[in-house]
Parts: sequence; structure tokens; C-alpha cells
Amino acid sequence: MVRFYNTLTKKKEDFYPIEDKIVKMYTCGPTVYDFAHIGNFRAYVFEDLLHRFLEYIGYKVIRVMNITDVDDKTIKGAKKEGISLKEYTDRYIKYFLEDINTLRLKKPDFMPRATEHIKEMVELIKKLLNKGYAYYKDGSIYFSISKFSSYGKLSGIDLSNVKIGASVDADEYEKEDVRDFVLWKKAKEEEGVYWDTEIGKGRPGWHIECSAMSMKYLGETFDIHTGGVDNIFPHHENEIAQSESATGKKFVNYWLHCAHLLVNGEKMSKSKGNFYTLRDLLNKNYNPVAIRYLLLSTHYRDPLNFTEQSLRQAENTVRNYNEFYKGLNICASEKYNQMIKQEIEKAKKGFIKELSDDLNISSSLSSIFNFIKTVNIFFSKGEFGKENVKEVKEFMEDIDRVLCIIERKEEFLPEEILDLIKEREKARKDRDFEKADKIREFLKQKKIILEDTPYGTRWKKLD
RNA sequence: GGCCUGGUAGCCAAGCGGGAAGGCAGCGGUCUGCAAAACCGCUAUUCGCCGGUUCAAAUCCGGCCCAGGCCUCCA
Repeated sequence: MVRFYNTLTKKKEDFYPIEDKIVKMYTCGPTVYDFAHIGNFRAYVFEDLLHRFLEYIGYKVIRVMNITDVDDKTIKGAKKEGISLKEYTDRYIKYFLEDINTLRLKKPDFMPRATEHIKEMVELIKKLLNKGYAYYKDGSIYFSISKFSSYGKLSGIDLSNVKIGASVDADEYEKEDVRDFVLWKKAKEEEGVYWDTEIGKGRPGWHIECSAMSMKYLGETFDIHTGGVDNIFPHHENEIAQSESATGKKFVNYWLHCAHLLVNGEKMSKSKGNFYTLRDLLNKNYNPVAIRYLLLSTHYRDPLNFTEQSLRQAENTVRNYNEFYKGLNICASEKYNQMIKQEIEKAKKGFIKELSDDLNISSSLSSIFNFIKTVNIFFSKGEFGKENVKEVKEFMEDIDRVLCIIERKEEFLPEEILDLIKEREKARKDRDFEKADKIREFLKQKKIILEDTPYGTRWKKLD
């Protein structure tokens, strides 16, 4: 049984999707006004793990990630560069898709853009107007929080405690109650970004896009909605209010939120200079797979303290993991060790069991590392055969559908180097160790490391 | 001020009432012609601090300290 911590109920619950074997999942995606930073990617990696794990255990996942391509920041950015909003956001969408690839994040089934769903948003707002949940004020449309009695159920916020006027209303529109939120913003001439619709000339507020697009692709009630904790209030709270007011149905069954990423124990911020984009790290030559591993390997509800030291540690772990995976190949023995199959079963069981418990990735990984240790023992004793190699590699590839940390790049050595290795093996057989060591040292200079195993000599390249 | 997380070895990180997982780094050993890799052992009599509950607490309760988040457009 899969269990998740549900922000809505504040406890771990057994997971039952609405339709058997199908999970409908919505992820709050990027606002495409700049490069995404590793804090953003922490959330996307968590969602990727969730997505992949659900598929791994047999669910069909239908997943939507929105792209916010119209808001104050994108409009401002485009204006500053003197290009169209589309030109501006297209650029950052492209970068985002590249970053997703770099981190091996599975692409959601739908990545709808807000600007391409104005019609759906207008329909939803009309519904809210008709039902009396929304009102016009100076050409903008607001949602009336007082009409939705269960407002606050997700975040646990007590509206009477909200400091009124604490933050200046960014858009400076008037509303009846300062706590009401905007559904539709009246067009501003100087912005030059608006749609002429039956509810007026304007552009959507932030929250409405997620309600409109999730319902379009997933239905009025769906299974899982994810995001960072900072989205709980107000964004997700408002999504619930507007969606449930419009449909009269429960919006989402399971809300999952991941904790923040800190950098050197502090909140990441540009002014502190501890702000990393993915590209910053790649420019420093860090292995992208290690970045994925680092973001993946801490439980999603715990704060993750990012440091370059921990990234280097992750690089070592990923390197060792891959060397184990590749290093088995040398074994061509006809032996067959019956125990390996059992060990695979055990490891797989542990892996699934732990991930099923609210994605306990650390425990599930420990099950895999224990497996590796056991295999190494058999391997180095010579109690291993090529069928076992196949079994173990298949298992690692199997779980890699979730983890995605295997590096599959094929490595080649030139013929003459391979001949040298053979020559060394012959020298060793002839007990001409001086020659053998000379060859080994020579290749080491060329960053090729030789290792003698019970099954012959294997090589690896240092990077 | 209100609400909410987290503080476990040198570093990262599980466990959340009854044996302190796992990873990285380090040291010693086994194996090896020598290496490398691997394996074994060592590195937390103790889980931020102080009290309390309990036969039993890292785990529950209370207080305190530290770090972080949210409190109307940050993942």
C-alpha cells in the first residue's frame, strides 16, 4: 500500500486514486521569466520521483505541469528587452526544457501555457460570477473569500490573523476586502498585454490558470497536486477556493508539498550571492547526474541544505554506483550463483516498500547499497557468472526507471591500447611483473586505470 | 506577533516507544606478485539543551536554544 503525507489532512494516508490504476497529477510549473534555480529543481526532482515511482509500481500517470507565461515578471522582463511577451517567454521555456533534460526529469504529459488557455479561464471566471463568488471592481474581477466558508483548510491559516495591509497589493487595484484575490486584471495600457474577452479587457490573475488548466486536462476532481511549501498559501488555498466554488466538488484528494532547499544553511537569495542555477553548477563542471542524485536523496518533506561539498559527495556516490554497474561486465564465467536471484528479490522488495512509505528515498537506497555490497562479496570471491551479471544489471536498469542515475555512455579504447592491456596480461602470466607494472603505469599516465579481477583485467577511464 | 518544519558521527542522511540503516571522507587489516577494486574492522555508550511520563525515549509531553519557512502572486 502506498502512503503519502497529505497537507490537507496533515497526516499520512493510504493512497487510493479515483480510477483504479490511473493517477491524475498536477504540478505547479515555472514562471518563465528567468533561468530556474536549483531550489526550483528540488521541487521538480521530487515530483519526478513521485511520477516515476507511481509508474514503476504499475500506475498509469497522467500528469500536467503548467507554464506561467504571463504575469507581472514576464511582462516586465519582455518590456525591458523590448521584445514581445511570447518571444521572451519562449526563450525561457526552451531553457527550462533543456534543464529538464539535463536532470533527466520525465516530461509531463501536458505542459499547458497560461496564454493558450485564456478561454478556459474566462469560462471558469464566468461561472464564479454567475454563482456569486466573484465580483467586479473597477474593471477587475475578484474572488470573495468570505463566500467560501472552508477557506484556509489547506494552509490552516486563520484569516483573522492575516495582517491586513502587511504587503502592499502589487497591482494596486481596489478590492472589497483586502484578503480577496484577483481572478482577472483589468487591462493596463502601459503593459500592452491583455485579452479582449466577454468578461472584459484584461489578463488572468495567477491562481486561476492552475484551476482552469488542471480541470481541463484532469477533470474537476483529481488525485494529486504538488508544489513547494511556499505555494500552500495563498496559491493552493486559492485554487481550492475558486475550483470548489465553481464545481461544487472536491478539487484534489492528495496535496503533496516539498520543503525548501537552503544553501549553506541559508535561504538562497541573489543578494547573498548564494544563488545557483543549474547552469552555474554545470559551468563549474559538476556532474548533472550527481545534482539529480543530491536533490533526490533527501526526503522531500525535509529541508535540504545544499553545499558544494555535499554535491562532491554525491558525485562520488554516483561514480561508485556506476563503476559497480559497469565493472561487472568483465565476468564471463559460466558459473551461476543461485543466491543472486534471492538478493535481487530482497532488494527490490525493500526498494518498493520504503518508497511506498511517503517516498522514503533514503531507506530505499540503503536497500540498494546493501544489495551492492552482497553482490560484491560474491563477485570478488569468484562466485559469480555472466548470467548473474545479466540479472544484476537488469535489476539496476529496472530501478533506474525511478532513480535515473546510471550513466550509459559507452567507452572505447583504441586498438593499440587494448593490445597493450593484453600484452600486460601475458606478462603477468609469465610473471614478468616489471613489464606488467610498466604498462600499468604508462596507461595510468593516460588516465586509464587497470584493475585485476578473478575474471581478468578490467579498465576504466578517469574523467 | 500567529502558524509550521528541522537540529542524529568529520560531512550527508534514515529511524519516530524496546538492537543507532545507508552514503561520502578517513584510518587499520584481508585479498593481491605489487596495486587498484572489493571485503572486514574502527570512527555516535549516544541522537541541540534541560526537565517530565514510562519497566523502557533519538522517538511521547513541557520548557529553552539554534536554523529555516509561510502570513496575498517565491518551488
